[in-house]
Order: sequence, then structure tokens, then C-alpha cells
Amino acid sequence: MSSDLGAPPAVTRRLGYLLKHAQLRLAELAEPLYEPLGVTGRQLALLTLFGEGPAQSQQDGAARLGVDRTTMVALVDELEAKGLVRREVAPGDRRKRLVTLTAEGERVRAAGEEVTRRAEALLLDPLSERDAEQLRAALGRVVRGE
Amino acid sequence: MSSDLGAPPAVTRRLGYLLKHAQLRLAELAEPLYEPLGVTGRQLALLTLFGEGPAQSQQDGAARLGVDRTTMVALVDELEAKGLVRREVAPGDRRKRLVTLTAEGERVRAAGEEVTRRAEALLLDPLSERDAEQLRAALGRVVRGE
DNA sequence: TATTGTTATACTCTATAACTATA
DNA sequence: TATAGTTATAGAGTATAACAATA
Repeated sequence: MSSDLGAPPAVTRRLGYLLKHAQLRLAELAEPLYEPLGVTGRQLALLTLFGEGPAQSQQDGAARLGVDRTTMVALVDELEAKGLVRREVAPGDRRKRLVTLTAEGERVRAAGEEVTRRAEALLLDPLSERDAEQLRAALGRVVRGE
Repeated sequence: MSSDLGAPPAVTRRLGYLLKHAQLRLAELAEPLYEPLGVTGRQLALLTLFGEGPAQSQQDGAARLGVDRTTMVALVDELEAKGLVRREVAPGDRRKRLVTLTAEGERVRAAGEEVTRRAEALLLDPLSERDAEQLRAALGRVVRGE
């Protein structure tokens, strides 16, 4: 009954390992599906971000996404180059740039939403409907720290 | 009753977002605790990997960790430079290098194991014991694709 | 003075290609 | 010929520092 008892502290049980590999698997499943849309998963996430609610500035988006504002510049550059978003000077504060979706951007966002749903379904396939919902809820609480 | 109905397709509900941010939060919580040990979370994961079961080659470790074998070279270099692991030519196949923990490496691994437990507990704090266990189980199944 | 966006730059992480030694 | 380890190198992704415009 020394350290040989009990399960070995397998790397594969660490949350760090599990989170990283779940992410890898999701990317593997989703990226091929995104490709026909001409965007990456990250770009699609940005379209989702800027597509919801009232127009947000780059800084707002960066904060919500948890990236630096300099990173956001490059990300928005990509989408703008593809004609999926526009930068507009914010009325009332001319330092800010509101990022809004073009008609094409909205089209891609909607199509991407559907594809994302499919990719997530593939990832969650091993789980029951209920377990999948609980996983999403648990992750949400953990991320929000509540 | 157009697209305004129903919940908005918030970025924060995407699995990609949730997994990434759960990982970020875990890193935030854990890294400060690892610092006194003089290792990063990644290095500790490697110690856990090579500390369990029979001695594994670099290639074995790379496969289990899901990284390239060239990446593994650099990772093992770091640990070797700190005197935490040794490379030994595998008896029976002199191409392979078995990675084994030094006494000091074993000491750090054990201390790190404890610290990891604490960091994970902090991350999972919002969840009940049972929900936390279900989260880990669900992630495990999703990662293994079963 | 502080904030938003921007650029230049550097750092981390990771992989691909080519080499050496073994098999 | 094929595999394990290694090196050199390049590509993502990200951040820090410094600057311009605006508040």
C-alpha cells in the first residue's frame, strides 16, 4: 500500500491535457468544413463576435475574445481584406473603429454558424444529448469563474 | 419573429471559445504555483509523462503527448539542462533514447503533482464535486473519441 | 494625460526538410 | 530502406514598445 496503489497519475487525466486535446480534435473536425467557406475557424469566431448585438469597437472585441488589441488589428485586417467586415469611425468617439459585417460577411457568418454546429456535434458524438449539454454548461461556469 | 428571436449565437457558447478560455484560466491559476518549483506547466506535464510506467523513448512520449518528435527534442533538452531527466540509449535498439527521471526530477514531479491538483481544484471551484468529475469524464471521452 | 488604433519588432510554439546513426 | 534522434529553418500566433489621432 505504498505509491503503487491507486491509479497512476496519467498525463491524460490532467485537465490541461484534456482541454488541449479536445481543442485539437475540434480543430481537426471543423477546419476542413470551414475551408469551402474560405475562412478559418478563428475568422469565423470573429464574424460571430462582431455579428452579435450592437456594433462593437476593435477594443471591445479584443476584450471579449481575450486577445491583445494589436492582435485584433491583424485579425480585422484579414476580414476586411476579404470584404467580410467594414471599419467605421464611431460617431461620438472618433478614436474608435466600429467593426460591422458586410452583406457577404453576414452570409459567411450564417453559413459558418451551421458548420460550427455540425463540427461540435461530431466532437460531442460520444456523449448523450444530456451529457453534452452538461459539458457545455460546466465549461461555461468554469470560464466565467462562477 | 425574425432573427431577433431565440438566444444570440454568442461567441461565448462556442466549444472552441470555451475550451480555449478554460485553458487560459487554468494556466493563469497554475503557472504562479509552478514557478517556485522552477518549471513550467508543460515541463511538469513531461515529467508526469516520463515518470509513469516503464521508460519510454522520446518518440513514444511525443506520440502520447500529440507533438512532433522534433518538438520533443527541445522539450527534453530543457529538462535535461535542469538535471531533471536523463537520456539513456535503449538496450536492444541503440537508435532510441529512453527518458528517465533523475532523483531531483522525481522530487519535482511529485511536488508538481500536488500543485497541479490545487490548481485544478481552483479552476473547478464553481462546480460541485460530482459535476467536476463529470466534466473530466466527458472531456476524456470526447478526446478519446469514444 | 489617457485611450484607440496602428506599426515595427520580438518571442513562443510548432512543424517541415535534411542530416546522422542505427536497424 | 526505414526509423530515432537531431539540427536548421520557417511559419503561425501572440505580445511589448513607440507613435499618431483623438478625447
